[in-house]
Amino acid sequence: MREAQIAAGQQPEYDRRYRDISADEVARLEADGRSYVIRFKMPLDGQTVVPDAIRGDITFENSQLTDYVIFKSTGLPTYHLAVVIDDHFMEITHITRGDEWVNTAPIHVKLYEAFGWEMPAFAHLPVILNPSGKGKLSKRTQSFQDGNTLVLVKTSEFKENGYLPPALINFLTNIGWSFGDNVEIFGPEESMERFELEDINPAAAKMPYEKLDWINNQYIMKLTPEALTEQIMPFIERDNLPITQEQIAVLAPVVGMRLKRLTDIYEQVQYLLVDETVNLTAEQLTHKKMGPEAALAAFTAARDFIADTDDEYFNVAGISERLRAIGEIHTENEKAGPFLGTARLAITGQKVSPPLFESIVALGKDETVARLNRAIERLAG
RNA sequence: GCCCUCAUCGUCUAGGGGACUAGGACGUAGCCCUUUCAAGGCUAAAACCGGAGUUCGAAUCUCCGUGGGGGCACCA
Repeated sequence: MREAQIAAGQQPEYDRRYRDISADEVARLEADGRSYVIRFKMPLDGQTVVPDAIRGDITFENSQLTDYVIFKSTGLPTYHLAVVIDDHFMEITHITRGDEWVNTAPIHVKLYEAFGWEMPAFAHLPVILNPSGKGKLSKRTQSFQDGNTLVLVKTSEFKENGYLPPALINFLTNIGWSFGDNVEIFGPEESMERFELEDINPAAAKMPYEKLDWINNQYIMKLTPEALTEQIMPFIERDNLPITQEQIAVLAPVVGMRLKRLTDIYEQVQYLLVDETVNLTAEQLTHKKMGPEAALAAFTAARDFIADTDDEYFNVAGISERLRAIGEIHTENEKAGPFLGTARLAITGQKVSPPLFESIVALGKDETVARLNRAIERLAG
């Protein structure tokens, strides 16, 4: 029948041919050993109203509905029959499900009526759309590339990519619902106090991934240095980076605000992994406020200081004080800035790095001295 | 094709007849701060899909259109 309808250019649809079949005929067909399904007689006219907590009443013309199968030919019930029974006996009060279920709601409503059971409240939630492409974002898919951005889908993927669970929860709660009072950062307890189903925005939304980065950074910044170190280490270990917990602990107080994701720690510790100072030229180690001779003197002073510092004084405060002083002495304008800039380059090999003094402590005395010596050689030669 | 549904800055949203010169956030741009990059502070550009109604008055209500999403299984 289905094939005949398609062949005839019609929409395949059950024609209700057995809707009012007589008991005799049923017996006759059964005797023939024909397989069969059992359908639910839906009303032929009138309307079925699905009360929805988010959208209000959704009205369907019964003439548009069909007689749904409630028992398959295997004798097993279909989902439609099963949920209604299951939800009823589980004393479900609210059915919240995706938008894609609205069209099946009328059969459920009619089944509740047929059973004479109290209907739970329905709430059809908006779906989440693909970031830039078309269609909805399926929960069953995995992360995929969309243009040049990686679209994460599963919670495990968010975790693997350095997002904190509370940040993800905050982010998700903020889609389709808003906390109010222009507040964007909030926890589950606070939002639960305010949450009402009817406040949900019925429109489908795309995930604003850039905003997730911002939220995640907000949560990372709220972490104590110890907690941040603890969150970062698993990633260091996962990727077998030759970096110690002590090193991360030194950087933790100053890198939090630089991390959108925990995995951004990689670029912060780059200078520990590869020594890019080998490519530096003498010119890069000078500054218009600090010529070659001054630079040489400054780097030499810095090297001597670092090399002579007892381990117990090899710390951020001590290094900061001394290096600033050295910078001020050897710069035309008596500001530490120019020297600290070149020192960053000489020590990390990068123009951009975590704050210098912390970077030095994390690098360690020996390596710092070695890199400074290289700079001195460049400037001298 | 038929049915259901949705529609405010680029994005997530606030707003539900006069409080709208349409608010916030992300992102973007500029400035300040600053040893770099960030973070932080300040400022800026940026939206009511279109058309008819209803009304003294519409982003808000109604209808039509357009566009988006979903559905039309013996799957859930």
